[in-house]
Amino acid sequence: MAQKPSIPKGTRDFNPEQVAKRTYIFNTIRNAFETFGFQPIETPSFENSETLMGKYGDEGDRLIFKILNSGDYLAKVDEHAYLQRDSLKLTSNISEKALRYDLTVPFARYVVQHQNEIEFPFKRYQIQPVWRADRPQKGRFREFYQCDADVVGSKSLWQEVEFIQLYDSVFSALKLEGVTIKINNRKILSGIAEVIGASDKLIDFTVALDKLDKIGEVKVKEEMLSKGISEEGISKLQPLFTLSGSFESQIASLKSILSASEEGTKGIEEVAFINEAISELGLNTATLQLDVTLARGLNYYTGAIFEVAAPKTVPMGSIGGGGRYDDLTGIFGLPNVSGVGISFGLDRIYLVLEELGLFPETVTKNIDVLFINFGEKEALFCLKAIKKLRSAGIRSELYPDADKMKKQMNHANKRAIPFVVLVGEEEVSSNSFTLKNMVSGEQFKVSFDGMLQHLK
RNA sequence: GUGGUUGUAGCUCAGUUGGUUAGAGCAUUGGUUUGUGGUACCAAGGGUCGCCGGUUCGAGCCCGGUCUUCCACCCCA
Repeated sequence: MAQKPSIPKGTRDFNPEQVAKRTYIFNTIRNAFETFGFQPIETPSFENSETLMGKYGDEGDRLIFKILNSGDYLAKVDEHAYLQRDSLKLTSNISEKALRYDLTVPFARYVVQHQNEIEFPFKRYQIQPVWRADRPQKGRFREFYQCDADVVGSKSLWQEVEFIQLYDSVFSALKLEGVTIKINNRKILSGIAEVIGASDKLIDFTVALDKLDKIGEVKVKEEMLSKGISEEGISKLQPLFTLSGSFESQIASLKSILSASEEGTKGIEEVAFINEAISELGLNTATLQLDVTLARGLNYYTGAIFEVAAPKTVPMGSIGGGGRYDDLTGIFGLPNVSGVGISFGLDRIYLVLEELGLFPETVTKNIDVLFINFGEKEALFCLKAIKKLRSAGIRSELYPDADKMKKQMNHANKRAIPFVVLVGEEEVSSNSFTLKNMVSGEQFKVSFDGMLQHLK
């Protein structure tokens, strides 16, 4: 037992069935991306540390996997930092590379680095694994796939409208109904902070507000107070806590709350514009919902913020997220390039589809027919037939050993192979095949053409 | 990173207040059946009880550490 090999926590092996199911999701998403006009790129699994560090906040830095320098990495460390056990300083000494934490920052780096080759607006998609040194939980892994689509070089709100349709399109294709696309706007949050006199505490304020549906109104207020937001300001928020009703009615009440804030009003107008367009265009299976408590990725989002919630029947964190970032490439030296994008969490979508039994039965690829092996002479006869079947597109194979029939039949059963072919001395001499249907148990002797007809 | 939780055969799990040689079902292998699978019956193989240490005459069981699982924080797909 002690010698039994294992894999690091938060990572997984995938068996053939799981790979087939994952491929099904990948293909569905990729198809939608391409239908919407996005082009694929790929970036390295690891980047220079300075590309990633400081882009996701302190919390994010902690969760980035650092790669130890090769060679005698201790030789070059700062003596003082080493003696002081200053991990932070030491890290930059002994590690110069880090595993990709998401796909957005590497994309921003890509855009800046290749700015002269790119035709803007640039619509790219990217499906690759990312790594986070997080503690695993259900639906949280340390290695998982993100499927991102982003547009850079356009400030048009039509992009936001397109992304909502893209979400709807993918989840409809996956037959996952009841998905909620939540939308908010950084400008609305800034506006609220402004109105309650807490502009300088925007992050603290939104982090607390974000927990509303989880810990409730009272605790949210407590947290805000403890972060130094005034009682008077919090009382101005009261209408926010009871905000409900249709998209339009929420917008109407927000308008009055935020009338004093120019930025907040701008945010409301944006959200209203998107909602009107979506109402006009319609969604197949998803629902668009305004959620002013939604506050993710504030380190770089500047406009729209998206988050996709799984159907309420499944306990699962968000299965997608995204937003607009007006100046992400600024940190890499290319200002004034606006971007907006969304991400699909493949691993979580998998868990949701599995739980709801939504994978089509056909996703698992299997062979169509197994030839039972009776011996050398028969095997060669079978392989000749198999060669012809394969060129006709029938997935077929010969059981490699002349084992007992029971064992070979069992093997066919275990693999749920629909047909077996039995060729013994008798069939060889009459140039025929005994084809057996493993589901019904029926079998009959046929010519090669007859067999081909049945298997097609 | 903080707090809690879990680990016994390939898989799912029993295992009494600490007491002989740690069990079951499923799976595997062989047989009843040498050209017919799924069903049934018979038999066999398979475990240093996650790992390291401690307490004890004696530990799967108690204690500490560690890894893993899941959960709540934090954060997030």
